[in-house]
Amino acid sequence: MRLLVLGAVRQHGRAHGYQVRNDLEFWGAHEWSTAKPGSIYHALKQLAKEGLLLAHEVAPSTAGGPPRVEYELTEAGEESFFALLRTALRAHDERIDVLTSAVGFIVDLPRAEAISLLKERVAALESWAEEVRTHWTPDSPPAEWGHIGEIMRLWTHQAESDAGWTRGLIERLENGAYVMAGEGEREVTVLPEGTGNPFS
Amino acid sequence: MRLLVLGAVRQHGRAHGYQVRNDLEFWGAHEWSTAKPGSIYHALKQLAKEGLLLAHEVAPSTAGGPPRVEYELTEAGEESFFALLRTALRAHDERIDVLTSAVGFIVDLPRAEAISLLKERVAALESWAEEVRTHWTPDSPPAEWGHIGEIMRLWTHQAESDAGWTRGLIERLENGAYVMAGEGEREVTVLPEGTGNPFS
DNA sequence: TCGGGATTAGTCAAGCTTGACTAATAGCCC
DNA sequence: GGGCTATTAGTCAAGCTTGACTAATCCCGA
Repeated sequence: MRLLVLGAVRQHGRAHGYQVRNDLEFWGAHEWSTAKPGSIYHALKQLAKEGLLLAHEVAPSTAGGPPRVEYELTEAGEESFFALLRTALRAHDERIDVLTSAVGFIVDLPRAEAISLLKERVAALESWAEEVRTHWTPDSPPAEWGHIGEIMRLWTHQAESDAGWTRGLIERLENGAYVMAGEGEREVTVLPEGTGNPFS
Repeated sequence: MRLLVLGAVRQHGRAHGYQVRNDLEFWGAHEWSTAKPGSIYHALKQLAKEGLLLAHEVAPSTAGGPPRVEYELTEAGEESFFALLRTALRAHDERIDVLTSAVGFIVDLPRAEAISLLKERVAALESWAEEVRTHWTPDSPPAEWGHIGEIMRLWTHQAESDAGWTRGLIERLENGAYVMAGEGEREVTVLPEGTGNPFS
């Protein structure tokens, strides 16, 4: 949530709640994350309270509706955004929605850093899978464990699959895919006009 | 949470909060789900309020500590447990912790039903992956989409991996693995004595 | 011109999660 | 036998999420 909201405000430079809300809806975020109006407005207020966002008092609406509050990232907000982004890409135990958000903002990092974070991710996933495997399969025959071993299988399977995807992304980045931070022309971050939203 | 708490109470027939809490801790649930004391006690109260659990008033503690409340599943609680369990196994979009809990309770279902639910799961995963793939890759060359396509890749990758794990489990169940509901002798549902908890 | 629907913008209560705290008794050590 | 700690059992405030609701203005058709 914080990552999403900070990222959305950041792309606009200055944004009010409804703008953020629309961006996130456009990204399909209400489908794969907890980005619903209540959460968004709550996050904005909370982030402002914590000094990560600066709230510019109620500007009169330019196009109907009640007055609105505009927000802008502070220095601390900028730092927090990148800290969240880095953690989300590096850690193996973040929720899938957090990872998804992070991938959405990955082009805000320099290429070398993104690659290095993703390599940390692969390492973390592998060592975690290995840890689960050794802890859950001691000397005893797995049969004794009963169906609980299936949970172990599920997790290691997931971790390996995730590592596979990550390796693929690393390779594409190493081959120069996408325009990353500091590489000139910024690409559009929204979908082309007229394209349907598949998450509905 | 509801699934976990109902399942834990159900295994004891009648249990108080601390027992549930200890079971879940033993299963490592505090690591892979939101099963922390606050949530557990909250869930117990909420479930009791909704008539899924019956609260037997404060019995004096047998071994130190404040008095405690004992809970027992009602008819509705029993139904709700199985409804949650079936949904968790069948649906492709449940969180990983919910799926994990469901796998932990899968032996409470008859073998044939479990297999059939898991087959529904595979079908749901495949059709969802296909949907994402077709919606996100129209005629236009993928390059135009920029890095957002990576999110699509992440999801389809995950769905395929999940389907793979599910197919494996189906196969093991079809080959007679584990003791399911209505198959005589119930196996132990907890870890053997002295085995360390790997989630720490 | 006026009334009703769409759009814009946000609030609110109820439920859930988190992490830190409280409280009661039992057992042990000196 | 008095105090210290471990265990047992649970509470609480603050934050987060959900789904339904409110409120102001614009626009279009009769």
